[in-house]
Amino acid sequence: MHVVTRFAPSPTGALHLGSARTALFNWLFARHHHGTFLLRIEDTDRERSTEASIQTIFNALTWLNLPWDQEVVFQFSRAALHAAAAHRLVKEGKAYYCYATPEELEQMRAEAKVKGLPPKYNGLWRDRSVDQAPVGVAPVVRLKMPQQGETHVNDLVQGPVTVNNAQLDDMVLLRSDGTPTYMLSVVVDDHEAGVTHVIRGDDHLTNTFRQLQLYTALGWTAPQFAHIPLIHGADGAKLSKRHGAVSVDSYQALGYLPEAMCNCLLRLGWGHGDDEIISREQAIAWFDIVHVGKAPARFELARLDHLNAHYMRALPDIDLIERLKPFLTVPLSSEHHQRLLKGLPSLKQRAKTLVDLAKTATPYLIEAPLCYVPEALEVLRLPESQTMITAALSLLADAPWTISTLEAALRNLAETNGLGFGKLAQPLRWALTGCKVSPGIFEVLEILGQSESLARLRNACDPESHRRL
RNA sequence: GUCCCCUUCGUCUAGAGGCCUAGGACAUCGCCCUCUCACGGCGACAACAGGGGUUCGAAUCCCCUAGGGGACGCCA
Repeated sequence: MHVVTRFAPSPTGALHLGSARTALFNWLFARHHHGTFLLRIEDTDRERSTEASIQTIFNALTWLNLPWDQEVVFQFSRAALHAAAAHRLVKEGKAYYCYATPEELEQMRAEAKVKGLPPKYNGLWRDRSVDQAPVGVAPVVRLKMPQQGETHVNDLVQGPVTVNNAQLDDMVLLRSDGTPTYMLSVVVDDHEAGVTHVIRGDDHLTNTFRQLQLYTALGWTAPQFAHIPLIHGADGAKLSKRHGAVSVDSYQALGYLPEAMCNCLLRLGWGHGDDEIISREQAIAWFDIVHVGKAPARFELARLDHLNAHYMRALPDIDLIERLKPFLTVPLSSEHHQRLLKGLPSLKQRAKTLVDLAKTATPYLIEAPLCYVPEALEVLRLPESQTMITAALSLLADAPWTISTLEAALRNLAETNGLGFGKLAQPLRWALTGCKVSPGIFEVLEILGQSESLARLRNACDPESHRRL
């Protein structure tokens, strides 16, 4: 069988992490089976769908490197087809016009609830003749759900699930303005596209029973379903905006790598033995629905941080610089590019994100005089700091500029002053980088070069003069 | 309220009746390395929700309870 999966987001906002994982699973499943992965934009809600959201979804999928096969389908463009399917059902007596008003609907739901019944439409117009239709009321089209029996789904993740048909109500297929609802559109579109596996969030499980009835009414074979558990926030509730950043593009802006994001998402609810770092190739080779867990997983930023740190370190330095560029706040001259390239191996040991990296790389990307922060000034002002910096300055003025000679000279300086090396290194670090932490001090000196290093040390001897810079 | 689903360390998970004294990873804590911060190395802490069955044997199968989640729209 040729596998066809699809990702069908509604363009009503940025791409949510949960949706991204759904997309990833669909993509991996299709690739694993050498199948097809389709993208369909479910824009039938004309009020809430926006062009900006559509673009964010495209961007996010592109960034995550989840290319779709074939042309994107915009669901609303197929509305006429959907409506035709609904009208066919009306003609066949499987669906009917309903003239109930919003007030009536609200009332019947309230009544059902009071009686301990599921709050659903009570079938008011199911068997009523159209002759009785009130004038001036545009009807909706509802599906005649079976009122007896059960509906079964053999879900690839959830296993066999059964619901009593009494729980199902006659759902709306066509709104009173004639536009199709989601329930109708998905079924028609999935069928037309030949989708074989619907992999989607758990929150759709109960919709599946309704959709299954629609497949039956239309005389079509339903695809296989796999309802993957939702992603939860730290508090165990469905991940939502109140949990902070929940959209793919916000993580992109926070300086995470798409490789890390995908790896993180993949391991949320799916596992392959003890493997944690999983390449795209391995993911394609290993992914299966069988190992998707049934319990919702909580998203923890610490895991993403860890994975991101890993993928940043694994990236070749020249590639990493390219990824870093959008995060740099200063232009990258060719001289600075050289410094960055030299400094990257140790800089990337101390960064979790591209934002971190951009920040710690900054001392290499600027020229003396530095603008010292108050904490730096505090240290640099100390008499002992001034003494050591001055001593280092004269010592280094005409020293050969290699790591080994710099190290020998500076260690010697500390020793002859009867100081632990840290007492010398720390003021130098502040002076040279303006920061409390940095790569090893000899490396910093070496990368900055002699004239720049000496310039910074000279400026540090009179740090106050640069406060306003 | 009604229906559906879920439950292994703090978190993500491994686990398909004996391989489990429950494994790995992240986080946390300690030690080592050390010029700071990291990286790295070594180690520690830490879980089968509870109760009943079935079985020679249960994290694994069944039932109940508790807790959590999801769905109940002319949203998707």
